[in-house]
Amino acid sequence: MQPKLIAVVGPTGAGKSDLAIAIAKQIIAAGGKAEIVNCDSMQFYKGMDIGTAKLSMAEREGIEHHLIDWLAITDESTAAEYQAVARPLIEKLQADGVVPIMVGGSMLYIAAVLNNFEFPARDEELRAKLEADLIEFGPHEMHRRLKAIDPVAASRIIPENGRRSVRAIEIVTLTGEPFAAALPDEPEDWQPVLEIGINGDREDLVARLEQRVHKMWQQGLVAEVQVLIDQGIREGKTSSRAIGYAQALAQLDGAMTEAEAIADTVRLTQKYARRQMSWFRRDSRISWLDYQDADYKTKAANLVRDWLGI
RNA sequence: GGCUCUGUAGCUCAGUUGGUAGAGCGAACGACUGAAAAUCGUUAGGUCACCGGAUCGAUGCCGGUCGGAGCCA
Repeated sequence: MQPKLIAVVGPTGAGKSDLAIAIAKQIIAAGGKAEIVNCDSMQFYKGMDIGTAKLSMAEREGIEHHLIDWLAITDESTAAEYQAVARPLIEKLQADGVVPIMVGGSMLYIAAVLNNFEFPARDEELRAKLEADLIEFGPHEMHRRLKAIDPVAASRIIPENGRRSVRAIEIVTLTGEPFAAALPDEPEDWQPVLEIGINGDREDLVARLEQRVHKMWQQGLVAEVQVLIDQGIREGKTSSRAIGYAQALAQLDGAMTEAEAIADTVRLTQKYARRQMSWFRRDSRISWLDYQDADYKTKAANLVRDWLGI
């Protein structure tokens, strides 16, 4: 069996983790080896368990999971770093005859591995200066500056989106070259991949996500965050913004009531799922399955069987 | 029972000295190259509670009806 790459993607709460376990077990049952490579950017963090719906050891059913709990709460997480870590890991697994199953919903992180693109240069100091300018002068001013040095890039970035203008200025300043500022219509594959997407009716998913958030609070998300405060979650640039964690922090600070924190988390989670779909829809490689379809796991198994020739 | 306030987009509310209305959130869709669980954009929703009156013209003024809130009995 060739250890060809498999990826399981889709919006949050659609059942990616479960499906990945099922696929791994299928491969093992067929005499192969399979391990999971996490691509959920918040499951990278040690201590963030309840709010990221991280699978417990028991739920992993003995399947090896990589790139879970590999960052401290204060570490910054970036897609470029993930690319640099995940690709060699995947190649190593393949060299050992293990089928790597990438699982997660972090859009840019997935693209960073599956697609052929290099992240342009970065400079912490320059970035900090530009971000300060963005706060002081606003997005339109940053867009004007970008237009002065790279009109083409500026034309592809909406003036209101200060974040993107800042990054574009950083790149152009550092490289001295024009910046594409656009995703390619058809991405080139890093390597051949079977990309399986899971989704359900929007209405059903929205209801599921609401339930899941309530459950997170019942399971003690606030207590989990309380512990993370001592470990420095407030200083974590990435971790402190995680949906649910930011709200639990606000609740602990008295800035929100519990009901408000929960309602806000539900809203943001549902919105996040929408953004994920808006990203994944343009990826033509994805074979979509409906989690409401009673046979979806069988269909997934068939895709895997054909892909690996087992 | 009396007095006062109130009924505008799915929700919370602005507003119009009378010329048929807006915001935030939500929804649908989209963008996305080192914070992406981030950062943003577009669009669709309203016989302005109902009935009548005066007016060239009412969501706005007057009267009534039906809801809601508070205070006094």
